[in-house]
Amino acid sequence: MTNNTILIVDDEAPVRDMLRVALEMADYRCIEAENAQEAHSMVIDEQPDLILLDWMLPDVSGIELARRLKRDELTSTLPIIMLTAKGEEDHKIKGLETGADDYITKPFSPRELVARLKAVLRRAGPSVPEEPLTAGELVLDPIGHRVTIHGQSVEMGPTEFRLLTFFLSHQERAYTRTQLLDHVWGGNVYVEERTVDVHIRRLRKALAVDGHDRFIQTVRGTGYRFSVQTAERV
Amino acid sequence: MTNNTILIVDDEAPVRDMLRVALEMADYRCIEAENAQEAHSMVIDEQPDLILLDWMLPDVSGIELARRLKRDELTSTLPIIMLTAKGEEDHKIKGLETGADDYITKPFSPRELVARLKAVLRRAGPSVPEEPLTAGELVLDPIGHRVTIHGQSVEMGPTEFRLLTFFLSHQERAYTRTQLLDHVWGGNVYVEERTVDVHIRRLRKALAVDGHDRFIQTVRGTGYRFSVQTAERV
DNA sequence: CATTGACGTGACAAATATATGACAGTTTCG
DNA sequence: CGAAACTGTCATATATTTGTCACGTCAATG
Repeated sequence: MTNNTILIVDDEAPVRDMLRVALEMADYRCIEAENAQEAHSMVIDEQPDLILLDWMLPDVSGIELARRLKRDELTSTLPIIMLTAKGEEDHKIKGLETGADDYITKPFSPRELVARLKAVLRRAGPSVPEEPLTAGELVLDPIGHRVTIHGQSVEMGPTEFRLLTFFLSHQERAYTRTQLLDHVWGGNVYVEERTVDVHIRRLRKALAVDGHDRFIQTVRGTGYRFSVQTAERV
Repeated sequence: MTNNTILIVDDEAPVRDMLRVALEMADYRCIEAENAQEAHSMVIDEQPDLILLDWMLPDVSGIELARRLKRDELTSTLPIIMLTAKGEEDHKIKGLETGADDYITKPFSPRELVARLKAVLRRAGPSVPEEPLTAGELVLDPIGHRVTIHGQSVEMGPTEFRLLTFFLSHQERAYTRTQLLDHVWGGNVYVEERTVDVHIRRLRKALAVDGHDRFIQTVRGTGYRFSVQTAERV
């Protein structure tokens, strides 16, 4: 399972569909946007691993979006593959100058698409973080696949481990159950929303110190948030 | 079986393919990277025995990568053979100055490649570590090909010995069954993944003290990890 | 303060993953 | 040539994980 999330940005629905089919066949998770504004908020929101960006967009041109993303420090490492119509060769130059990591000329074969995408993702470095993720006394070592609190090893199931990994790289931010299902379980599984509650509980239990968990907060009406609770409330 | 792992670093896929074919014919295991960043993480990740490094790379130049590897204590003994295009003779000087152990001018014959590679590997000394590998009371003496716990000799089969050798030099890190097959069995053998379980069991049995093994942990959903279990949980 | 919707919890059966013992084909070595 | 040791694979135990429920609790609201 690659488990990489690809953001498809194109204003034509049929094109998006084609891309999605090809990518899901290759086991990527897809999310879609049809204009630059929507795309931008999805980048912030969903943190995809790569963007497939059409040259022509209704509002801001694709190239402009690429430029903005590459300029912003938070998103500058996000790989971008530009899609461009056949014959517009000069776009290639401009696109690569702007910071696109690759470009693909329409029409293209699914195989070519996936091959280039793989190459770009590989070049971008491992999506599995090598550095330990931390939150206060909590440390998750991705290499050793191990979680410790105060150096004490903590046991949990694989799903809890993935959930915690996600939370640790997205702290201080509230997620709905649906978002968590998407990110931690993977987009296309059908699971009850309440299942998230149960896994949250299991994770809380695992992370509990003195019977109380200081890491996961319930956001009523919304979902959950991970953040280190520093001081006790009075 | 040489069982040596060679890391090929070149941005041109055809060149990599040619090298791989030549090397696999000579019974080396090959892994590939197409840029410096990828190469660096593969060095850490896969611990190859030698690097074939192209002079020209898209991101950091090959020479720069070589310099970094030679500077870092962990990787400074890793032999490097630089690949350089014909005629660029001054590269030879610079390359050898940087710490490359040999250089080969493109185009070259497969025979020449393998011959030089062998020479460099021989010069680099045995890939078998000379120093004993230890983990707590467990000591593996590579020279004497012997394992002891508390000075007590421990018997095990050749596969278990290789597995333990690998684990001892990669402690605290979780490996999938596939990775273990790659590293311990050698890349291109077809063996069932479950076979790993069986050898893990045999190794555990051999390392067991009082019927319990304190060295190998099962990482559910992933594989196994070697690490000395220090204290009991309450 | 009763109501209502949202969240927490323990239990469970089904699904998965891992451990184990046995076995047959090979290799090793005396 | 045999005996002993080693390997890879199974089939069969065991153990753990997972998604759902049903029911208890809690917080906000009028």
